[in-house]
Amino acid sequence: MTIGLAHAELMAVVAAVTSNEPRVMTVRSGEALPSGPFELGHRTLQSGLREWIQEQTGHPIGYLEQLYTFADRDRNNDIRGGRTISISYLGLVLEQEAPGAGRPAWHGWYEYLPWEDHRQGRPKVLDAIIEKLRVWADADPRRRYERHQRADFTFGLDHAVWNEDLTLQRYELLYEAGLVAEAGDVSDNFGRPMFADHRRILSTGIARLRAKIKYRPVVFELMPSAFTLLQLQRTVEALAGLCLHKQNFRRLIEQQELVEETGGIASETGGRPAKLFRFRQTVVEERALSGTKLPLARN
Amino acid sequence: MTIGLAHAELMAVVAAVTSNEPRVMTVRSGEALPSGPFELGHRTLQSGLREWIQEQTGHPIGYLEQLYTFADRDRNNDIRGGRTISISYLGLVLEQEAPGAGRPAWHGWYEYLPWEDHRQGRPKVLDAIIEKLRVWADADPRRRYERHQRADFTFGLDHAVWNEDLTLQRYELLYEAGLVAEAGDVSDNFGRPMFADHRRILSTGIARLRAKIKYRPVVFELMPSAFTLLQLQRTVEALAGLCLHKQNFRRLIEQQELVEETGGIASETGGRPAKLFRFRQTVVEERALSGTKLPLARN
DNA sequence: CGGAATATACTCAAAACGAGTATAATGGAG
DNA sequence: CTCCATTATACTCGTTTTGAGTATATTCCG
Repeated sequence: MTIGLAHAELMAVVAAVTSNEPRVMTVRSGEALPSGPFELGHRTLQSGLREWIQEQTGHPIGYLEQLYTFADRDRNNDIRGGRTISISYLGLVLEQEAPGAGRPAWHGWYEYLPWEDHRQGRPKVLDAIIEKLRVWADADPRRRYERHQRADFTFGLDHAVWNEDLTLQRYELLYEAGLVAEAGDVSDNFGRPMFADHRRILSTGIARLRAKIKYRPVVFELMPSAFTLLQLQRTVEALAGLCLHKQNFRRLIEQQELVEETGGIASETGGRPAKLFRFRQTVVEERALSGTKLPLARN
Repeated sequence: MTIGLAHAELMAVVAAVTSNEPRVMTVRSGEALPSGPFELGHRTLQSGLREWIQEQTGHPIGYLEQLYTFADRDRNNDIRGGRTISISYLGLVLEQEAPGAGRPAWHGWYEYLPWEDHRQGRPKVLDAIIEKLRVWADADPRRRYERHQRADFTFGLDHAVWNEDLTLQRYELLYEAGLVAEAGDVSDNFGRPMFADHRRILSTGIARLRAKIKYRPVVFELMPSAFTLLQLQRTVEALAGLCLHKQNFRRLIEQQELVEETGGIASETGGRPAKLFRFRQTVVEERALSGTKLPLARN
């Protein structure tokens, strides 16, 4: 059992959805994700980070989970013997604070990953990306087939369908193909770059969140205490970067009994007023939300 | 951006299934999970661990994913200033090496978590566990209700149904209730204890694997190159700790086109011989295996 | 009052799922 | 050789869950 010394830092992907736009907390004018102090005074990493985020955002964090630990050698600062370990977390907060002086700022996450937003249909930037990817794939005759396959799969080309969960795979493919600025000196690049591998960590967080909303009721951490079903739908759409079928969406929510009426109604802008709902806290305990996909036998 | 110094180690939950029994690689006569050296010479943590496991097991690792990073203060050795960070991984290998001299040994994982195996019906040890859990819940009048709720949910009591994915939650509940030896000095305890928090890490790995086999074709990493559908089913059952419905299991596998016939047949022990199948490698690339649960709109 | 706009209810066919029954090959006991 | 235990594989059938709508209900606005 060998033990090594290393520098350790905490990093957070803190997400919120405001005006149907998913946002992420950033520092350095949107260039970097916030890194928290790895303080020894806290009982767990999680509790320390939780406190720190509340301090920074002015809101208690609703949900916090560990994302990934990065410690690759080619992560910038591997000077001075030990390497740096970044333990990253995904946090969800209800709403953002008005950005103060030294406070972190919020940026729409599709600013960094514009190809991920398919709510207004297929984004135009994809055409340019795909063209470059084709060139990259053809550039290596030996790996040509494999590269085209991978591009088709991750970006939903040629028979394959767009899969919103593959955010990380798409970023990594663009990185390998030299189509993001972080990959070194590249002539063509897409989306706003970030410091070091922060955009990769952001992609990891988005991918995790997109997958998670499908089987755990975490969206509610991003909603006010009362909301209409359309507001809920818009929030899910913002996260997934996709448009959903309205009637089927409400059927899904209702049949799972995730919400209950508050009794109030929303004073809308145009159209019939909508009922307000609240999240039923009890579902967390009462039901096995991870539906089994295995064909069980009796007894 | 504060950076702290810490001791870092890699830890692995390496799983295999032999004779329908899921096993985990251990050291110290089954008392601990193997911890790998955190070597600076490797490009990524993953590649270093991969090499090290191959060396130890004599087999290439089929699948390796990061599990969790633990760095809680109350993890044993937080002496000498910095604390220890354990980055844990889940690995799947095809088959075990005959245990040599200083080689790690394999132990059935239900030896450590006997309440998790429901293949022969509900294990008897559960009766004793539940009795103790009831006592524990009643011991705190203020949290009584919440504790009973939690026990019911995680162990599938009183209307709730057993959910095999909750392995970690169950271990953590037993830990809190003082029903495992690792929790300090307790009179009653269940399952074979392990060093420090290794049994918690094992639980994390099992939970992750049980969840994963439902939406990613990782079981095949545990199978020989050719296998019958019953062998495949027995392996899944071993992992999930449950019995599956045979006809529906094969329907599931076949309709997803995960396998193809090799042409060979198995020389069985009794009964009609079974066709042999192999995993169709192509499915990894060609299909979006994570079926969306969101009601998509057209367009 | 007649849209435009949104909310909510209901329909209907296709696919997936749970729980079987039915039939096909084997080897071994007698 | 026949019968049977045992396993493999095919097929059925009613129930749920989905995908993709249509239909109806309320608002506000001009």
